[in-house]
Amino acid sequence: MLLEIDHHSGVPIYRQVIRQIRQQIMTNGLKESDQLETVRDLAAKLKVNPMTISKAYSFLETEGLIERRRGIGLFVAKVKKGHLDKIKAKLFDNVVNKAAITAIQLGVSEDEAIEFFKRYYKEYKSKV
Amino acid sequence: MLLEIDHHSGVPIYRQVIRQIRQQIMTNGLKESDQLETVRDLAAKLKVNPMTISKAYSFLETEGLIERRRGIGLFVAKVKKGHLDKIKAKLFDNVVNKAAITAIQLGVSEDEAIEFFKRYYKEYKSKV
DNA sequence: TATAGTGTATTAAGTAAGTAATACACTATA
DNA sequence: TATAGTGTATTACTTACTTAATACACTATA
Repeated sequence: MLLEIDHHSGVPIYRQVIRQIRQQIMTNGLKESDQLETVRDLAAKLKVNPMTISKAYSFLETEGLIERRRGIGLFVAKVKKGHLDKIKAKLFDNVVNKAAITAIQLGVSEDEAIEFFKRYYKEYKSKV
Repeated sequence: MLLEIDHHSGVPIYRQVIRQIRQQIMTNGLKESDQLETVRDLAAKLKVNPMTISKAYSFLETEGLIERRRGIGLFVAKVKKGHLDKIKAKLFDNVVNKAAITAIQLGVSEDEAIEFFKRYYKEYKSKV
């Protein structure tokens, strides 16, 4: 499991961990029933307190993406496609929502807004 | 000047003030050279410390939307259309940017993302 | 059943952001 | 030039969030 933490970005460590693991699960880099790196191992690798990792894992469990088996470890949960879509929708909703509201408040037209979006989408797509 | 503050939303007061005044300037509800409500008056009306209002005004000044005339008051600045567009672009950039990145990280296609956006846009448009 | 390997509940320390109190500085004008 | 009306610099308080320390609980298995 490859994770990169930027200690100087201002983004909390546990959020960086959440985002990256979530993405790996969403894009199937981590597959159903795969065991996640242990709390202590990941903590050591990132040079961070174990509780910070545990907290990140807790959020992912709440989202239904991972399962804890106490005393054993953490595993990628079996997620039904429908549920996965729901999670995606919820995460995506927040940001799109905000973009739409901002567009309206600033008086940006729908077409204009979509042009903006396409430009950024392509830009980032090319970087990945 | 009509402002509504939600003390329980978790959104900092000064940000709520910034957003609402900015919007009024952007949409021409507050016109060039209009005097803004005084720091103390607005603070009293919103039942908030004057410094909180002053801070909000400071941000708007930094954006170039208002001007301070010390000892006199604060006024809507003369903004060139080009500069206004820049401000708009910058504000809008942030949110669209985030939406685009999130879309890619979640594996949402461009078309799919645009569908989402259109739906929200229409929904909020109809509410305004 | 002892042990080594899991995760975690509780508590405390550190940090940053928001808000408020106070005293001060600038301006117009009676 | 005294005054009443502007905004503000400085400082401190509060609060919430993030991170860390510690001791504990669960599980498999030698």
